[in-house]
Amino acid sequence: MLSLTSSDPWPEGSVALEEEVVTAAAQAEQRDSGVSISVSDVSISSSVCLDDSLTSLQWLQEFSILSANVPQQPFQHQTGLFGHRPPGSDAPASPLAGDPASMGTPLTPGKPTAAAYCRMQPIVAHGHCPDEVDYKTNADVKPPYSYATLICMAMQASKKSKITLSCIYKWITENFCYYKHADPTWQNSIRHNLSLNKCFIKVPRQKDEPGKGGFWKIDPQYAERLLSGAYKKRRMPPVQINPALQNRLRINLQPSSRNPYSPPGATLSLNINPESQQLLREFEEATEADQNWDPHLAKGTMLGSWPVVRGRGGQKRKQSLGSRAGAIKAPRRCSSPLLSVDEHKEVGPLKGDFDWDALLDSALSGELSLEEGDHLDPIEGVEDLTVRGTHISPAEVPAGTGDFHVLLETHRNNEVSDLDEETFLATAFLENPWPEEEEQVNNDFLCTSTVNLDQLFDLGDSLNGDSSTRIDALL
DNA sequence: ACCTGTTTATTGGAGA
DNA sequence: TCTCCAATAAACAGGT
Repeated sequence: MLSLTSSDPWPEGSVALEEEVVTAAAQAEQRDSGVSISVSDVSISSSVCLDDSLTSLQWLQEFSILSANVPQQPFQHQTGLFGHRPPGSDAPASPLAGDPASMGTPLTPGKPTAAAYCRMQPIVAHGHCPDEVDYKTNADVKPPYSYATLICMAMQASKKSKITLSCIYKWITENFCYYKHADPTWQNSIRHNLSLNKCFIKVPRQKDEPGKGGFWKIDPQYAERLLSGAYKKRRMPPVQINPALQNRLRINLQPSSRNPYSPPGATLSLNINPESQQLLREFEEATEADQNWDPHLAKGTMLGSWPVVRGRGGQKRKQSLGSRAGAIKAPRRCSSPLLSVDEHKEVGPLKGDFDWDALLDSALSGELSLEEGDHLDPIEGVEDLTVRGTHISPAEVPAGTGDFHVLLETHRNNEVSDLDEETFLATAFLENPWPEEEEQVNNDFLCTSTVNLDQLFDLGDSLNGDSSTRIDALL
């Protein structure tokens, strides 16, 4: 059984949003595992008109799903998935596979760990441990994230309910050095993705709002699609190498560290943390848009593939069909200001550390349903949070969550149950637009937010062995 | 002129 | 082999 109760009424809009999520979750749970959901003071009997849209944000779900399929591991707080710190190493925890999003933070919890990676080995096809890459400083390797993923990351990092295109550019260039030096056509792809991917919603700029262009946000409707369970995994290569720099990379050829994913003839000596690589792959796989529900519009995510040569389609097309423009654009640095002054101020230094703690907690607490401008008072009386047998101390629960009580008890007769529960958590997060008030306050939050996906993994692990799961979240 | 946003076309990898 | 889809390129329109 999964029940959600709320003693603190959300704003109506929020409730409506949450209602959709919960209802969808309830439908899925009831369908698959007899789980029921109730939200006090909120009727969720109405059926949800499921949209065909879906975001590319399935990674949360799949992270947990994947982790649920591997042997249990001790709960790793702070040193988890994206907080890997090599034993005996004083180096900062490697970001999400050198995650630029977490670079610069003294401690970056929530990064992939070797354990996290290794325990996923049985369920991945790659089965090797590449080294580590710092995408924030390494311009040689193309980040293994799809554009949709990058957009979502930027949105996530912005801590805002909506984000401008230029802010997306800025975040990406600041956090992925590859794009700083890459042919700016990737920006075209970003725009293309925003327009085509239904998980992104354009929010027109108010007439009195200065600046160009509108804002973009994640479509909350994605949840239903996630809950439908319709998703498809795709095998993705871990990294892509900037072809312009491949020769330079070859100089560092180290046969002993040859990357099996390297294109033929290209050997790398990149330091790609194995678990980071794995998480990148899983992140990407999980992030890819649902490819079953709308073949016309599911222009979501997908990693490029080995061998990676720029202009997979376009440039080759130019070669085969002739350039419509007459010549291939020479790559130029994206040093031009992408943001207006106010936009810089708006976004702040997008360090982009994902606050997975808050993410999870938001998912559990229902804070995610906040509409723009809504604000939830800091929690009071938080005494205990137990997620699938894993206790989370109140200190770990971020302030700002609503007065919310989550009871989640799921019969785990099959994997579908796991899926739905994980989906619920994931979609609850994804439903969350960043509160506007926080936007004003958290312009610099991006620098400090942290990543902690290990909890999600480990939660998945911990629940794997449970015949029933109970989440008591008094927030 | 540049940016933003939409749309169309093409390519090639991956899965069915 | 076929289909799907992410990535890429580019044309185009509208706004600043």
